Amino acid sequence: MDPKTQARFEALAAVVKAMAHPTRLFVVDQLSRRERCVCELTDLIGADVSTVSKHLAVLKAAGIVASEKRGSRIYYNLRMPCVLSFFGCVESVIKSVARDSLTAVE
Amino acid sequence: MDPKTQARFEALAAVVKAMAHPTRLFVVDQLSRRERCVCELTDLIGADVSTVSKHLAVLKAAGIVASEKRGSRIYYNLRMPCVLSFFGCVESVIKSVARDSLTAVE
DNA sequence: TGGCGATTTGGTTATAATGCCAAATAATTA
DNA sequence: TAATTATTTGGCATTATAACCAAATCGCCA
Repeated sequence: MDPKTQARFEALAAVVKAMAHPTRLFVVDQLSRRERCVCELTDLIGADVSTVSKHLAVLKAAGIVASEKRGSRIYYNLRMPCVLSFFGCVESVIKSVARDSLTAVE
Repeated sequence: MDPKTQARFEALAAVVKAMAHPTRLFVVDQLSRRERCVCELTDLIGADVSTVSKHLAVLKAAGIVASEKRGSRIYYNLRMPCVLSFFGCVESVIKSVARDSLTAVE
C-alpha cells in the first residue's frame, strides 16, 4: 500500500476508532438530540466522571464533538451532521446479520 | 443506562470496532469495488498473509463481509450496501476538522 | 478569600488488539 | 502420492484501551 493511501486510511480509522465504543456511541446519540454537559452525560451513563471525561476527550480529539464552557459547566455538542446516516448504516449491518441467522434456522 | 440501551450500543460498537482499523477499512474499500481473494488483498496490503486473514475474520464475524470458496481460493465480498455513505460521513468529519484548523490559522 | 460543584489529569491495573512466525488444513497439479 | 499454492490457526511479544481512584484545576458565590 502506498504511503498516501496508507495515510488516508489511517485518518479514516482514527475517526472510526473514536466511535468504536458503546459509551461513546451513546454519547454521540445523546448529543445528536441536544447538547449536554459532562454532569448530565455522567448521570445518563452511570460511570465515573473521570471515565466519561476521557471518552469525551477521545471524541473531541477526533473532531466528532466540540465543547463550550458556560459558567462552571462544559457543554458538549455534536459536529457530525451525517450522524443519522452513520447509525443507519451500522444498524443495517446488524439487521442483515439478524435476518441471515433467521433464514438459516428456517 | 438501562440494559436494553446498553445492549443496543454494544451491538453497534461491535460493528464499528470491526471497521476501526486502517487495513480493514482498506479492505472494505477494495471490496466495495469487487470481490477479492485473500491472496489479492494480501498483495495490495503488503502484510503477512496471516495478518490479513485475521483482519478478514474480524470483518466476517461482524457481518461486514462474507466469503465464498472457489477452487483453492477464498473470495471475500462486501455485505454493506451503505458503504459509500459510511465513508462519506467519516470523510466529512475529517474535512470539517481540516477546514477548522485552516480558519484558525487565517 | 474559603469552600463547593464541575471537570480534567495522573497513576495503576486489567484486558484487548495487533503483527509476525511457525504449523496445520485444504485444494491442485505434476 | 509428493510438491505446491492458498488460507487459517496457535502462540507469543508488544502496544493500546479502559476503568477506577486520587489529586489537581477552574469558576462561582457566600
